Amino acid sequence: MGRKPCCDKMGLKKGPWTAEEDEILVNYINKNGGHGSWRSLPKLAGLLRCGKSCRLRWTNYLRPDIKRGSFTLEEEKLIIQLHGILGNRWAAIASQLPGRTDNEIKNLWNTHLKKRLICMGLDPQTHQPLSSSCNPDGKAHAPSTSTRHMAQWESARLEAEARLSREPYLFTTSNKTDSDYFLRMWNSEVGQSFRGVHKSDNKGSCHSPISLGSLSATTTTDLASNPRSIVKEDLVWGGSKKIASDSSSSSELEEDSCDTSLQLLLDFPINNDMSFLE
DNA sequence: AAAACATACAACCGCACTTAA
DNA sequence: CTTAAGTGCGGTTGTATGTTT
Repeated sequence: MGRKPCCDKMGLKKGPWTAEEDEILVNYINKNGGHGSWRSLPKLAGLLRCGKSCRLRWTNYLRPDIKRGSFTLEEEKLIIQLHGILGNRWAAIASQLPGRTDNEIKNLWNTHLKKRLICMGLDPQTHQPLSSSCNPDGKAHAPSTSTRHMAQWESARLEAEARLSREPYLFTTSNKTDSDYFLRMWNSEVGQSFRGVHKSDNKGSCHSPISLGSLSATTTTDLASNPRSIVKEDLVWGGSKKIASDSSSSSELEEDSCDTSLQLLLDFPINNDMSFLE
């Protein structure tokens, strides 16, 4: 059974948006305090577009918090590092770059960064040297076991954080589900022992990832109004921002607030020399 | 000056996941 | 529980603009 198309395409406009259409869309969203149902928006706003097109235009271009202009060197480095861990999961990468959209990052990757990596002799998918599979000594430059585990943990954890930022109720202690698997594992003995391994791997630098406790504290306050704020504000940029604590999580906060997951990623030693960016 | 080619990026398409009836 | 509707995501395409020949 095939799905019905998202909208009746007969008579609907496609292609580039005009300034008038942009204005209608922005005015409608501002006037109604949000977009509501994307499907019904075009009809209500008087646009000859499908809801999907409206949503895309808003999220990728018209949203007021979008950062315009070219990417900074730091942003490009961060994208490359995150791509090395997350792969082509542009939305997850974008969540770590405030004001940037997944589409924008995807375009940057496909037009610039991928080529730069290739020019440096690196596989843009694996971030490993292109020649690694045919070294004269037959030994590929594969990451160490702990490095691979590290990447797997980080990938799973970032995914869980992204999900939890959208589903803040999962943090309430009375509503833990089996889908918290990774987060509970991360804070379990297994996760702690892994983190211990990681610390020793990185020769003493403070790499404790942000704790569930600190996430929980944020969830009950900031996330209620802005579910994504945890990713955009509390998890990123410098790691020095203190998160308001509650009584149930203060001890975990003291333990972990010295750092953030992003700092962990940035400090993580990457074999690939990214000096070419500069 | 103009055609051919390259690049950048906005927009579209289809699939997958979530939600609600 | 099932299934259609709603939404988000990643891949791809189309077009405007810039550069080279």
